[in-house]
Formats: sequence, structure tokens, C-alpha cells
Amino acid sequence: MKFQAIKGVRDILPPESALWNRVEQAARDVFGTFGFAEIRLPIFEQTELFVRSIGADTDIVHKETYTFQDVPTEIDALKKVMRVSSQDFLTLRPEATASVVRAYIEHGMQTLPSNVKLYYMGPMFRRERPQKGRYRQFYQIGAEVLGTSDAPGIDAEVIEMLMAFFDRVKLKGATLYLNSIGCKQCRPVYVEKLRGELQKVREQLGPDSQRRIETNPLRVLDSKLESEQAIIEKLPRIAEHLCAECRAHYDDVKRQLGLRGITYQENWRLVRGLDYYMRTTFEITAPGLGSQNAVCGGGRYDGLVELLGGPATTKGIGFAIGTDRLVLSLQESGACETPGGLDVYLAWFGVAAQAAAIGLARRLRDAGFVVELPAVEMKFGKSLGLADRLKARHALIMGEDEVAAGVVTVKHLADGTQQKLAEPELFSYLRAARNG
RNA sequence: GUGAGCGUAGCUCAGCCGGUAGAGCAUCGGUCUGUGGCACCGAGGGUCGCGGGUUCAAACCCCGCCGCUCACCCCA
Repeated sequence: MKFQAIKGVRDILPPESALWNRVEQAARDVFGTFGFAEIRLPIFEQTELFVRSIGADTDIVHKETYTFQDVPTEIDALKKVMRVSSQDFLTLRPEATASVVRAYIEHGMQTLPSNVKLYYMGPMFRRERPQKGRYRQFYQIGAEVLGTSDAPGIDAEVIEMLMAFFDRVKLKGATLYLNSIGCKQCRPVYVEKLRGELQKVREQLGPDSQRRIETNPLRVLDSKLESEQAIIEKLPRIAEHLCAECRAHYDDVKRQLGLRGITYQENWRLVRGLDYYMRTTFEITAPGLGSQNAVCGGGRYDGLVELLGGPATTKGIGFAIGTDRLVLSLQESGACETPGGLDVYLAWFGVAAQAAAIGLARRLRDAGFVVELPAVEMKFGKSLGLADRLKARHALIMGEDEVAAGVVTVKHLADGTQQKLAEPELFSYLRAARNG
């Protein structure tokens, strides 16, 4: 029996893991400067939370969640025969917005001053067929703003923060797409009009789009089928059907993006797949990702807090970055430098030198240097050979001669030069080398 | 769930028209007992994805299954 990782999940190995850490640290740094604080969330929730928020008819909830009964013992299994409540079902989170909103309500955060700004990062789970940039356990970095205000300035600042983050991690070729999909007053009117128009051209559409006429007409708009493109271009557009409030909100979001110098592309065909979105929606794509080229999706969800039992006056907006895809794009652009590696390899020879080397290694590590200390004695040539293959910058040589003289030999491995130094000089030499 | 392509050493792959498995890189050891990269020599490592069939004989041909990859659906 040979074990392997289950379908759609994977190990993130060094040196790639270093890039992940850099990306996540950049998010903490940038989001922090915008006044966001981290919320750490559970990885599973009551199934009902996701059904209510994301929508029972969406594919995500309908067939892509990992859902299981919370019955750890046989006694519980017997009980379930008599009573199965919806609370007995748990689901591995397919996204985190629902959890953030649940936590917001549960902890009464509406009493906190102003709007609450939170960010999170971690794994999500959807049981889909894996492909490039899509995994069953995938990672998201996201942020949410929850509170009584739905000012367009919030939308614009959230997007500004997002672009600042992508700038920080040096993502190349990011494109921001923007749209407004209206509110629960004006969107249904538009959807019905769209459905009516789609019925007229039904025969010209593929089977997937024909099915969507009933299930979700908006999704026809982002069909990738070449044969449908001309038809879709002639369909009615939501921008022409927004109510006055949504129209004004959308216009002001665009104005405020302009104030922040953010370039974007309006895309009337940009619709979000989750039920809770309304008004502002946006998506960011990046190159090098194959077919799944969105690294971030987000939007406004003003009704969600109320839907989940919170105050009706609470509004919300947020986004989620697909970390796997972001890292993939960074790798494809070749922008990821390999991490530093060893500062020193401490080659020791003889019992007395080992004792001295152990002490020196401790003091070097305390000073922040990356030190490799061989666990067993090796031949001279072997030891230096290992130093070379581990890509150490310096080899420190400690043998009988050095111990007797109270020095260490420092060898710069790139050019082969070496010198004998006492410990204080050694430290200043290494510090200078590290900063140079 | 649907479709296509691919499964041979840790990695990348060769293996012709069927004759019981190879290279490069990597790993370990040696040449080399106070000086690495180089070179040379050697070693370990394989149920040829799994199962069945055809055949005197299957990595190769046929069937089934499993896995991986990419795409569709959907989404980050």
C-alpha cells in the first residue's frame, strides 16, 4: 500500500513555501496599514450557515461541499435514528465570508465603533475536479468591512487596498474588472427581462446556457463558448436597468477609484456566482494561470448580515484572493527569488573542536545567523563539499589548530578566500557580509 | 458529473515490427586523513500504475479498473 495525497490536495514544499509566507506576510502588512485586523476562524461550520448564505441552489453548496454528520460515537449514531436535526450536519468551509458574518453577529460587533474591518487567511474546501489553479483544498486571503455604512468610499478603499497588496507582492499584469449587479429591487426586474430575451434566442445557445436560462440567467453572460459571443453582446445590460440609488452608488464608486488613481475595466458581463452579492462586484485576473485566471473576486453583500440573523442595518463588502493562483502567477512571471540559504556551515574536526563548535553555533544563531552544524565528524573534503552543496555563503573551519589558537578559519565559498579570525572579528565580518 | 491526453528508477525521459529494463540528472561510497565546485571509478534504487486476456514469450497487442494532467461545468 503506497500512500499518496488524496485527489485535489497537495503538499507545498520548500522553496515554494517561502513564497507563500512572503505573500501572507505582505497581506498582513498591507491590510494592517488600512486598519484591518485578523480574525481566525474555524474550518467547519454548521451546514445550514453555508446553505443560507451562499445559496442552496448554487453548485458550491449543492454538490461541492464536504458535509458530514457530527456523530463521533455509536451511541450518537443510535440517537440519530430517532432525531436528526440540521445542527448535526457540519460542512468544511467552501469560503469564509459566511463565517466572518456569523462571528460578527455572534460577538455583537455591531456595537464596535464605526465599520469593522477584518481579514483572514487559510484553507477552503470544494469538491470539484481539480485542474490548473483549482484544488479541493485551496487557500484564500480575504477581507471584509461590516457596519452600518455602505458609502462608495468603502468599496473604493477596499479595492485600493487590494491593488496595494498586489503591488507589494509584485504581481504583474493584474487587471481589475468592475461591475454593479444592482440590488434586490432592481436586479430581479433585469433578470426577468434578460430571461425573456434569452428565451427568444434559445435555439442558438448551447445546452449549458439553455439550462441557465431557468437556473441563473446572469451566468449566461460569462459563457466562454465562441458561438455564443455575438448573441450575448446583443443582450440587455444591467447598467441600463439599475435603480436610481444603485446607479448613484456605482457612479460614486467609479469616481472614488479615480481619486485613488486606480485603473479598471468595466465589464457588464461580470457576475458573481454566490447569491449574496449585490451592487459593486469586481474581479482581478492575472496571467499565467491557464483557464482559471481570476486571482481575486469580491463585492458588496448588504443583505447577508440580516439573512444570517444580524441587524438589518448592517452592510458588508469584501473580497477573497485565491492564494494558490496568486502564487502560481508569481512563479510563472519568474519574480520569485530563491530564499537566502545558509549563512555559515560550521565544519569541525576532532572532539575539542566539536565542543567549541557547538558553543559557537549557539552564539551565531542567537545573533540571527543561519547555521548548519554537522551532527557527525566528516572528512575534510566531504565536509566542505557538503557546505558547497548546501549553498552556504561561508564555511567556518574549526580543527585542532584553530582551537589551540582560539580562532576560526572563515572561508568565503564563492571566491575561495579565507582568513583566521577571533570571535568578535568573526561576528562583525559576518554581519558585514550579510548586509552587503 | 462530462471530454481529451498521459502512467517505465527520487526527477526528466528512451525502449523499433512482442524476445524476461536503459540513459542523463540526483543520492551514497571511493580516488581524497586540513580545503568545496571539476574529473574518473563504483554502488544502491524497478511488481514497467493494477488486474485479466492473446502468445512459446508482453513495458510493447486487446479489455477492464485505478491514478495524474488539462479542459468543460462552476468558481478563488
